[in-house]
Amino acid sequence: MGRSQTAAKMFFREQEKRMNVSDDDMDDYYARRLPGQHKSRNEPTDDEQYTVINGSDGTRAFRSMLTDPSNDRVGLDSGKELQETSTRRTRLVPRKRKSSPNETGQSPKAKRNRRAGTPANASDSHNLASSVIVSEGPPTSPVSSPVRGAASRHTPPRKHQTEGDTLKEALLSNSQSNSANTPASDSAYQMSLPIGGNRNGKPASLSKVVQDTLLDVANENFTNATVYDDNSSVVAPSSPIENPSAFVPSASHSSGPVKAASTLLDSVRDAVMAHHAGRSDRSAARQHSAKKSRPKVRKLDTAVNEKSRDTDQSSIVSFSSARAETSLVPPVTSGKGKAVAKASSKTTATRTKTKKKQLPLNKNGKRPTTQEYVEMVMEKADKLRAQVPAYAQFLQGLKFFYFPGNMTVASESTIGKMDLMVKHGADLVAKYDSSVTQIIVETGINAQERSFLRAIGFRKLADIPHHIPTLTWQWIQDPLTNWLNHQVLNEGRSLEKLEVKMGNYWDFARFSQRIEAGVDPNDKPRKRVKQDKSLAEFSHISDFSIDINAALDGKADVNVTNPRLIAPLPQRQKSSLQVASSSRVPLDFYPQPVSRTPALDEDPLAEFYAQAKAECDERQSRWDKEDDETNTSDTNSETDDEEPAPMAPALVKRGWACDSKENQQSTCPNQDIIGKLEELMQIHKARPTTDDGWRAYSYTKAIRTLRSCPYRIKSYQDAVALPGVGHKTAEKIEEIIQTGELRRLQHELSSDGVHVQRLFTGIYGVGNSTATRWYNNGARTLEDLKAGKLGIKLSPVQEIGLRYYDDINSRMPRTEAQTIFEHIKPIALSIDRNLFVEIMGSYRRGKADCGDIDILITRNDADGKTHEGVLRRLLKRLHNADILTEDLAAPDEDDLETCYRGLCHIPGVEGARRRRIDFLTTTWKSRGAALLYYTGDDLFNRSMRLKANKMGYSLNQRGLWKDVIRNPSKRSEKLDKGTILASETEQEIFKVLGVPWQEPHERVRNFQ
DNA sequence: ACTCAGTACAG
DNA sequence: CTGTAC
DNA sequence: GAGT
Ligand SMILES: O=c1ccn([C@H]2C[C@H](O)[C@@H](COP(=O)(O)OP(=O)(O)OP(=O)(O)O)O2)c(=O)[nH]1
Ligand SMILES: [Mg+2]
Repeated sequence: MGRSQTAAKMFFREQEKRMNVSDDDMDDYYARRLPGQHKSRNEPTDDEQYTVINGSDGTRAFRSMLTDPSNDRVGLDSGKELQETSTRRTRLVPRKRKSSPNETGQSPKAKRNRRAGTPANASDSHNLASSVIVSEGPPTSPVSSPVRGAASRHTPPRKHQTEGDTLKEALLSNSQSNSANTPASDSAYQMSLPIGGNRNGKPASLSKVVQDTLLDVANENFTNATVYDDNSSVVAPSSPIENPSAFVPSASHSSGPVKAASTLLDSVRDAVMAHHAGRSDRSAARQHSAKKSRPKVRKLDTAVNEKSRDTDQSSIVSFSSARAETSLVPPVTSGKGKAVAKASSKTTATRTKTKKKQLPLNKNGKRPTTQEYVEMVMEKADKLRAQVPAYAQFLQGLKFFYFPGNMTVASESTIGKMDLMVKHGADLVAKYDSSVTQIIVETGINAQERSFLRAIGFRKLADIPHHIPTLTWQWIQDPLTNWLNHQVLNEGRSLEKLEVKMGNYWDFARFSQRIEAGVDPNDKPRKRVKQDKSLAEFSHISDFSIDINAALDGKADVNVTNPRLIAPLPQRQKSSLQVASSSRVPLDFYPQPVSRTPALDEDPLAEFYAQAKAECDERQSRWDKEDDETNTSDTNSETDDEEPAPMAPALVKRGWACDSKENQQSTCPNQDIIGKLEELMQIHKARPTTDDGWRAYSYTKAIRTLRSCPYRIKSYQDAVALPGVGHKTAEKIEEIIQTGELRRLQHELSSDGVHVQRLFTGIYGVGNSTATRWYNNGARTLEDLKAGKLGIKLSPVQEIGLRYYDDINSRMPRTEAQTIFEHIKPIALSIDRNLFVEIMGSYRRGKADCGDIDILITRNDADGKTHEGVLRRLLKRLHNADILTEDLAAPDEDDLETCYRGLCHIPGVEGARRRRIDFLTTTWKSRGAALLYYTGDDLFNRSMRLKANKMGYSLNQRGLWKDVIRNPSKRSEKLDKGTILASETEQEIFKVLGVPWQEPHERVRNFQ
């Protein structure tokens, strides 16, 4: 034991060493660049440079925080307040990261590192491991996450098996102390455990030392102060519905339009793809070279090798999709490219760009001229149009003369574009005549006016009839892109009504001299409307209900312009009962999604039962038939142990949370119990061990079923009957029922450990491990941390986290998220108008308040272009625009799949709070999976992923995979990345997993 | 006794 | 690799 | 901590 503690301390020390940077250095560092920012060369290509990072402004802010009386909440007291009212949600995640106790787990690299830097581990820990560590199964390395509770998602400590257990041992066992390694005295050291001390079974018994301390601490009003407790009435944010018109009653799930849509996608891809065929090679190559350092497994994932989708029927389509594949990623040889996978990612994708696809030929067996092809395409117009849903034929009735630049032979791109125009309803003419409604000129053409004029038979531009505008290809491309991007978000419902707006002629005029051609004089552009109106109008949420409760709870500040001026609302007594109630208010116009409701009225419990079934994780139920239907009653056949649905189905402890929507009932008769359990959950989650993390996870599940339980739990019996509630929890529930209290809870809360832990982990970048360590070092307040005493050093990120403690720990009204996003989106589109840029996360789920802004960026790569490098440029511009203020973590290389985390605020507004913001970029191919992931919520994701696993698949942000083989001793390592089953749309993924389709707002599994 | 999601970035 | 975060 |  002693050894293990020593090891743990050494570990800590090592960590400190690593973070040991002088304050001066730190300042300097900050002045120059934010943490994680631009560690690498910036491409010179980018115009704007931002220099200001957090310079003077940040400094000022920091000072003011120190002096501003309103910010005196740094101490313990204030910390308490912060924690309780500001709701910083944390995810509950038991982290289990065991690193192999035995040799197998240790990677060569790991060994190397250890040898170099950390003395404590390699051999030493090895021994420790074998002696101290309880067998915990094969070592694995990934982290598993428990739960992110309603109000909080935690991150339980991951266990590092080698050190982990010893660490745990050291941290938690109050019994043995020893070597004074850390600055903290033994007693202080031991104190840490007040929070946790638990671990195998003897949770309650805190060491004497601890108990003594407890006495010193006034444990006053720390009642059930969870996130929820507070009050404050705030007006609900304005209607969340950005674009009602986008909604149409839909046939959920596998509806026709969806399929059609994908067909369209393909067609577009094809078309445009062809055009840039040449370029694809280059970009692929570049992409390739871009990834050199640090091999990432994930790259492999991107090498999607899926067979063309069944929707790809036409030859053209299939051609193009093949093209699309190669354009982006080195093709991984078909099927299962086991070992090949790795190798292939490395081999330069040697696609002979000469992958001759068969281009259509004319009667003479030669490639057709542009004119010939026009005729050909018009002949098969009906066929082409059949591939696209009628509502997507937005070019219908238009008659174009298309000038690709080269009339002698129809290039791939020309063919693609012509097909595209025709598919979407346009008529093409081989030869210009005055009956055409528009003349479309290839965007990139430098063509001399001369050749253009020759093609249409005029001598000068002025001779072209004034009513016929000459527009760039972009005029077609833009609305198409918008429509496609819109599909991404709205695949789940039908879009017949979606109106595609073509841009004004003015904006797309090919020849400036003719800019007014075809323009209605009354309709001149007075004010150039920022393009992309259409997209902006789409709803980001599919929602018809919003979460008002949160706003009412005062969890979000309301005054956007100057939130700080809002006086704290009086502690209006708000019963927790209210809080528990549904936080969503249905908005009328949205068609109630099929199922549920009808039969429900009859048996009020039906819903609960159904849900209960889904609460726990278990295997397959049968949602296979897509025509879904009620998810409530359901005759759960499959499960062997269940007989044909009796009237009152027994609670079955199995099912997937992702399978059924949460029952958001408004009254919960068990609120008192829930409140206590939540506290308990929070406590566990705040402890640094994995076990506690899982315990918290477990509590979360129990709480979830309790929440949805429509009747009052009156006894132990009632309790154990609930799924997710076992013997121990039931006992606790019983105590609560009988005494109204929970001794265990009171005991825990009487220590300052829990509170300090919460205070510290409230700092962005500080987790349980660090918080515990600091506590052990003697720190108790944020001032202690700022002072840098006790040997505590903050990382750059933590420094920022501390500086903006309040801001980061408060949630913003969704309107503010929207406002900020509206500043950002146009900037992104100005970099590339074809980008797909939308807000995800809680915003898309329709929450009334958002903890941060999550933005997903991708781009249709059908034209051979990608969003590579876009994020970096965007970040620069956002910094220059004073929207981004600090970076917390930035991708180190330009890539298609990157993550960025930072802070932002509404520019130009005095007192605007800093808000957390995340950007995620992903490949076009993975957009569906990315959407699913980023929309969450996290518990929903985990549930779906778990289900995928049980079905033998693996789900991640890039797609749904099968045949993924992981290294048993190191779960994060994939021996075979598997093959992809679905990734382009959320629907596909739901379908394959047999999960009934759910709109974003329905994917809430956390406490709402 | 085993599982509990799967990943990215910083250091 | 661990810690922290999404 | 719960479920298998
Ligand atoms: O542990 C996690 C955390 C997050 N996510 C996904 C789901 C989540 O919806 C999304 C964005 O994360 P974020 O932390 O922003 O959560 P949120 O759902 O947007 O809530 P909040 O309002 O607190 O931002 O990332 C996960 O899959 N696992
Ligand atoms: Mg979010």
